[in-house]
Amino acid sequence: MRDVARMAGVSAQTVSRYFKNPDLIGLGNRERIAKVVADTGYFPNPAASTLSANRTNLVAVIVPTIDHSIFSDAVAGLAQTLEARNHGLMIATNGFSLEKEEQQVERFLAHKVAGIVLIGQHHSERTTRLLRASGTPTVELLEIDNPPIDIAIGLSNLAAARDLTSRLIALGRRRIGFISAPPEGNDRVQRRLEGYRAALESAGLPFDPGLVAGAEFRIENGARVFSQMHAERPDIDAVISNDILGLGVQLQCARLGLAVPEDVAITGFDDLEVSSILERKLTTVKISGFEMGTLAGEMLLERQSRDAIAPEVVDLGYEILWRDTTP
Amino acid sequence: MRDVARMAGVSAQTVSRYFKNPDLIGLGNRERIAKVVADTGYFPNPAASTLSANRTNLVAVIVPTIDHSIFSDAVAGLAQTLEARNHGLMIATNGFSLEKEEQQVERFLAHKVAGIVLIGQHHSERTTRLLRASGTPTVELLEIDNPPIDIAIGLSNLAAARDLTSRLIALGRRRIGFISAPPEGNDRVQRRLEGYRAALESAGLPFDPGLVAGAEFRIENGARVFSQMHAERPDIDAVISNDILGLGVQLQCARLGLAVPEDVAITGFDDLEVSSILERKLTTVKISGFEMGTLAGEMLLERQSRDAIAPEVVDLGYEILWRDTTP
DNA sequence: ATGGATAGAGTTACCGGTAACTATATCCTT
DNA sequence: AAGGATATAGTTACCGGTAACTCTATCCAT
Repeated sequence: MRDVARMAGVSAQTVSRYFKNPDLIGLGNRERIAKVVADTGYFPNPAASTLSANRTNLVAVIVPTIDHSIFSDAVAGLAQTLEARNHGLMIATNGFSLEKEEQQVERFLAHKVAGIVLIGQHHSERTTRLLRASGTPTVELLEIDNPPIDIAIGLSNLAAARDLTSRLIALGRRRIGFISAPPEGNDRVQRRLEGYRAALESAGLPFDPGLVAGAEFRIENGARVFSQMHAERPDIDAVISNDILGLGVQLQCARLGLAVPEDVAITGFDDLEVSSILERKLTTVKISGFEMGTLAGEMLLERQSRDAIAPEVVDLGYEILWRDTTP
Repeated sequence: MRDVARMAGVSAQTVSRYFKNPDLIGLGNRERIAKVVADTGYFPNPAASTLSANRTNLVAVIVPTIDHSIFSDAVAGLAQTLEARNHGLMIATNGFSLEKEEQQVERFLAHKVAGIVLIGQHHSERTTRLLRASGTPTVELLEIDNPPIDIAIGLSNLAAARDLTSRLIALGRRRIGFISAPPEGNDRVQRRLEGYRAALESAGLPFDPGLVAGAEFRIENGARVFSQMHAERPDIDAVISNDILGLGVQLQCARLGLAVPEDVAITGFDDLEVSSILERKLTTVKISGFEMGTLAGEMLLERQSRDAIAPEVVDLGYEILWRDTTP
């Protein structure tokens, strides 16, 4: 930078301003520096900048896994927003482990990232404490049922599941199964389960643990788990699930000769493209990971420029798409 | 760090060694420093480290989009390997634009990343030049048909498509369609198209541009494009595609009353889970993005420790899964 | 004409590590 | 016992920016 400054006949500080805040310097100098920069291909060293200014233009995101489209959608939205605003994105995966998440948060804070995006609101106590203490803008994505660390963007999984369950009950279903991802380490699923139970309770229906099961995100798992559940609870007349597992349930119903939605109603969650691939399209709760990621990026960057602000919660809501697998 | 050093009664350099190369210091000091570090929660500042040592423990990956599972699989493999080896991952998406890719490479090089992973081998001239000149370990993923910048890991898309086409011809198909992602900016598709043409040529079959089409990665697009193609070329008896579009083709065949594979054989590419969701499972070319990502991470980190090495090409090959949509 | 605001630019010190070198003690080897 | 290798630790200078401050010129209101 000093070389560039010398060639342009200005001080290093002026060159620094040229990159950070061009309208603070005079037009003549601005053009002169621009020319030298173009000629030499000079680019400021981000490490030096970070060290000196104690901040970066890097945002970090920690997702359980990138293999699931709801998360990769969110990352895609985030990446797009950040790129447009000249910020970089660091990514880490924790495989639903709060301990790994804590380590990753620690590392990212050491990197002085401009912001951190986490999935959900279930973190180790130390994670929460570190984030609060650091003052780093933080977004919790996909869940808003709890008080946020800083910013929470998403939907109430509890409300969505309660709503969905209530409507199935209103449609006359009495033996409703709940097949989801394993609830361990996945707070969203816990909240949905709560919503499901709340709806049963308000309707005066009993909660039967035999109608609840968890399985990893694979179509075949949905089929297998439903198969077992149906063997033990032949009177099951509806299944609340997600799009991947729900697809498996739907396939298994066909194999078992059960009519959908007459014998068994099925609902998904996410509105993936595959949920409408079969003849009978899956009824599902639509949420937009991409939109959440985009908004997360915008809010993080905006928060940088302001001073400490009170926590914020943004409810992006959900939409139930009633399609062919419900009556 | 100087504070930690003082508390442990050693010099800052010794503390630095404690983090970088613990076995260079004596056992007594090591324990003393460990204690102080544990008490204070001290963590070295990566920016200072980067500035001084002129290198980071960050690897960068640039993908066209993260929405497509082949890319997110690769990123997942990469992330996992890097995390295990205590390296971070920066990610950027370029939406198939070589110009954006160039800018991103430039930025990442300024960050002194320890390695860069790109998708494919189609880059701007300047991108290639910058990467070569920087000496940064570079992996090109998913394509090995061209000479690599540094390391190339993947498969020969040309060979895979030629192989597949030849076998369809051997099975008696004569009017083979080619429906893929838009070839613009996507060199993998270009190579596959070359392989397709090469196979036609060796068999003495004519190349008909009316049997070639491109569409964005959505199931419905596969259906739409096939529908048009079939309207104009009713004698089409096979389609080479990818899993998403191929699924659309398969659905459209059902709608049009065409028997699969009797009237129309269909092949995909990628072996996504959805390709085996329908009654008749899609014949497909299986490639493992996850494995490629994992290997990319390992090779990058290994290359760091050595001196300049000759370019390397790793052919991970492919496997054709003959299932129900081919005779 | 005077005091004060504002724009544009420069000076100085510092951010927090590590490379490269030096210093010392210990242990072999011949 | 002398010379050399090895292990361990310290010293010094520097990496490349930016914050915070100072300085000068210009403009305006009173």
